[in-house]
Amino acid sequence: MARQNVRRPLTNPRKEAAQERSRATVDALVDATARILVREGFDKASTNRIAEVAGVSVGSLYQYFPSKEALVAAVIERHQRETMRIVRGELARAANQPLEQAMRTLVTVAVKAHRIDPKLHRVLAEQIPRVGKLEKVETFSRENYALFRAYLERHRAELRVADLALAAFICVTSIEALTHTAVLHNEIVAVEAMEALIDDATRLVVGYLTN
Amino acid sequence: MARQNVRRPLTNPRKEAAQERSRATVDALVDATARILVREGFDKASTNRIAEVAGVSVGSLYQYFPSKEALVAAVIERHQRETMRIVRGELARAANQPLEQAMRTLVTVAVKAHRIDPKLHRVLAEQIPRVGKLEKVETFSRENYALFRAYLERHRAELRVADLALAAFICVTSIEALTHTAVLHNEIVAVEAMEALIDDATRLVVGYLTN
Amino acid sequence: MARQNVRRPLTNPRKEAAQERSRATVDALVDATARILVREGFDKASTNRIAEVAGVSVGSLYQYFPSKEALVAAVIERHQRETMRIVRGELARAANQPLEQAMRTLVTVAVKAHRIDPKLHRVLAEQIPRVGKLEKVETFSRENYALFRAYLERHRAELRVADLALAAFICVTSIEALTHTAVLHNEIVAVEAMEALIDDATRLVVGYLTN
Amino acid sequence: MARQNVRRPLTNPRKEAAQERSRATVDALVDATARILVREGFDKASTNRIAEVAGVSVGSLYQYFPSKEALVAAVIERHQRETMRIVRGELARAANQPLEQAMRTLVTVAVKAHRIDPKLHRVLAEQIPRVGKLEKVETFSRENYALFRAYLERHRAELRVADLALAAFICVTSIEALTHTAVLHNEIVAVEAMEALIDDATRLVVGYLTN
DNA sequence: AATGAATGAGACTTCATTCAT
DNA sequence: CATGAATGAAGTCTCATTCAT
Repeated sequence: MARQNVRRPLTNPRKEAAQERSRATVDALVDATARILVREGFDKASTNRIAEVAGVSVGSLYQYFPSKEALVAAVIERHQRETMRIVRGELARAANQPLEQAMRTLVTVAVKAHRIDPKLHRVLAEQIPRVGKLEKVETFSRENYALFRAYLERHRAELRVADLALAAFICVTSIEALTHTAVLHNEIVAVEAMEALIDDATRLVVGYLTN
Repeated sequence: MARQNVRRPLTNPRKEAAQERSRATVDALVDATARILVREGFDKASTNRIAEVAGVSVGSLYQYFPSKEALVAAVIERHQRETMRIVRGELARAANQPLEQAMRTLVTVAVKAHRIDPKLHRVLAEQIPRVGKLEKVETFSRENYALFRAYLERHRAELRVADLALAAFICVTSIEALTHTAVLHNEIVAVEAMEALIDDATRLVVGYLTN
Repeated sequence: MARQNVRRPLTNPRKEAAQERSRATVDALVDATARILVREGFDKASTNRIAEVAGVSVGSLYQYFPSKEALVAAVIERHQRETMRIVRGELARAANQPLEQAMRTLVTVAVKAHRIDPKLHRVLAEQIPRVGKLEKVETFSRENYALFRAYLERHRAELRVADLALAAFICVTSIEALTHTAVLHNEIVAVEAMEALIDDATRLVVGYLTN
Repeated sequence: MARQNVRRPLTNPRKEAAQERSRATVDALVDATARILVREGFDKASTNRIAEVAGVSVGSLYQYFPSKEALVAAVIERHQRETMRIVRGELARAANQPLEQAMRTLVTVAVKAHRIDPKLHRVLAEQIPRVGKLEKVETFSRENYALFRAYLERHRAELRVADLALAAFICVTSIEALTHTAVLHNEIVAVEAMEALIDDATRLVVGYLTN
C-alpha cells in the first residue's frame, strides 16, 4: 500500500530483477515440460502438471506461453539450439576436410547430436507431428541438407555421382537414420559397437560417392 | 462361464464378426478410422467421429472394439497385412537372385510397399508408439531384418564386410529410411526420379557390401 | 413358407411344447439374474449379460420381460414365494402353540427363512429400493405383521402389554433384524451360536410380552 | 514430487480446500449430493446433475472429489459426524446411569439420531453398500457395540444373561432396528406414539437383560 | 504479475432397449 | 418366436484455458 510511493532511480533495477525472474520462470516451465515429456510421455504432460512440476501456477504458465503447443515448441527449439551449438563447429571443420575424413566427421557428429538427450529426442521425433507445424525440424534438416550439398559441390571432382541433389538426399537420410536408430534403440551402446557403426556408415557413404 | 472374465489386452478386437452385417460394420469402422487418421490426424479420431464417419453408432463401435486403441491397432494390422501380401512374394524371389539384383529387388519392393498408402503409412509411423505395444511393427521390422541377414549369410563369400549383423542393420535401416522419406516427403514423385533413387540406393548398399 | 399350411389337431401339442419351452426360458432368465446378482452384484447385472448367462438372446429376454426391473421383480417374487412356502406351514403351526413355544417357532422360522439364500437375500435387501416399488417386500412384512398381531389378539389374556399394534411392531421388527443380521453378517454361523441366538431372541420377546 | 503419484482410495477427497471459495464449493457439492440423494435417489445423482445443483461446473467437482463415490462418502461422513456430535454426549451420560435409565437414554438417543435427517439416513442405509467400503458405517456400529458391551461388563452383577457379547448384539441390533423403522417408516410420528415406543423398547431390553 | 479456483467442451464408454432378419 | 446387431442417450471424467482476487 505505502510501497507504491517509494521512489526509485530511473534505471530501474526492479525491472531487471523482474526480467530475471521471468526468465527463470520460463526456463522452469520449459524444463518441466521436457522432463515430463521424457519421464511420463506426452499424454501426461498437461498444462496443470507442467505448472506444478515447474513450481508455478497455471496462470503464470499462460502468462508466458499462449498455449500448450507453444510450450512444446519451446522445448523443441531449445533442444535444437543445443544440438546446433554442439554440431555447428564440427560441421564447419568438416567443410575443410577431405572427403573420407569429412564423412567420418559428419557421422560422428550425428551420433553426438543424437546423444545429447536421446530420450527427449525420441519423444520429440515421435510426437512432434502432433504439435502443429514441425517447421523447426524441417528447418533443421534443410540446413543439414544444404550444408552437405554445398560440400559435395566443392568436391564434385572427386565424386562419381551424377545428381548431387540425389546424392545429398541419400547420404543425409542414411546417416540420420542410422545414427538415430542406433542411438535410440540400443539406448546403451557399447563404445566399440558405436565405433564399428561409425566406420561402416562412413564406408557406406564414401563408397557410394566415390565408386 | 469363466470365459467372459478373461482379460484381453485392450488392443485386440472383441468379437469375430461372424455374420455378414457384422463384418461390414467392422470394415466400415476400420475404413473410417484409417480415413480420419489420414485426413485429419490422430487427434481428430475420436470414437464418436469414427462411428459417425463409418455410418454406425458408437455402440456398434464398442461392440467390436474394446477401445479406440484397438481400432487403431486394427488399422495397423490391416495395413501391415496388405504390405506383407505384396512384399512377401517379391522377397522370396530376391532370395535366389545374385547380390546386385537382389538388392535392387529389395529396394524396389520397399518403394512399392511405401506406396500402398503413403499417407496412412506416415501417420502410423508417427503415431504407432502411442498405441500400446508396437509389437506388430517391431515384428515386421524384425522379420525383414532376419530375412536380410539370412540372405547375407548365404552370400557371405561375395561380401567384404566382417560383421553381418551390423551390415544387415545398416542396409535395412538405410533402405527403409530412403524409401520412406522419398515416398512420403515428395508425395508425388516423378517416375524417373524414383528410378534414379532406386539405382542409387542399390548402388549404396551393393557398394558397401562388396568393396 | 410351406410350413404355415400344415394342419394340426386342435388340441395343439405344439403349443404345449412351446409353453414348456417358454417356461424354461423364463426360468433360465430368472435363474441367471439371481446368480449374477449374487455373484457379481447389481451393477454387473446388465440385460445382455443376463441373457448370455441364461443362454438366450437379449431379444428373447425382452420377449418375456418388458424391462430389467421386471426381471429383478421376478427374482424377488420367486425368492419370496420360496420363503413363504417354507415359512407358511410353520407359522400355521405356531398359531396353535402356547406363547413361548410359538415365539420360539417364529424365531426359528425366521432364521430358516434367512438361510434359504442368504446372499441373494442380502443383495435384494440392499438393492430392492432401487427397483421401482418395493411393494412385494412391504406386502410380505405386512402379512407377517398381520399374522403376528392376530396371534397376540388371541392370546391377549396372557400378555402384559397394552398396545397390541405396538407390541406386534416391536416383536416383528426385532426378530427380523436379529435373524437377518445374524445370518447375513456372520455368514457361516456355528450351529450352537445360532441356537443361543434363538434362545435369547425368544426370551427377549417373551419377556417383553409377559412381564 | 513423488507425492502426486501416491494412489489414494477413490473415496477420499482430493484437496483440502484451503481457501474460502474452495470450501464454499466443497460444501455446495456435498449439500447438493445429499439433496439429490434424498429427493431423487441415488440413480439420479449423476456428477453433472450434482454439479448443476451445486451451481458449479463438473470440473470443479472433480477438482475436489476424485469420483462420484467420494462425494457420497463425504455425505455419509458428514451425516455421521453430525450424528456423533449429538449422540456422543448423551451416551457418555448413560455410562453413569443405572440400567433402566441408561437403556432409556440409549433408546432416546437412537431416536434422536435417526431424526437428524431421516430421509437422508434412509437413503444412506439403503445405498451405502454400493459405495466402496462401508467402513465408516461399520466403524460407527462397532463403536456403538463396543460402548454397549463395556457398559454391560460394568453392570454384569445386575444381569441375568450369560453371554455378554450375544446380549450386546441383541440389544444394539434391536434398538437400532426399532428406532430406524419407527422413525423412517412413519415419517411423521406423533410425539406420544414415539414415547410409547421408547417405553416399550426400553422395557424390551431391560426385561431381557434382567429377568 | 501471480495465483489457483473455476469452467465446460468433449473424450471415452456402457447398457437398456429396438428391430431387421 | 429367436437372434444378435444396432442404437444412442447418458454417465464419468479430463484438461486446456480463463478470470476474479
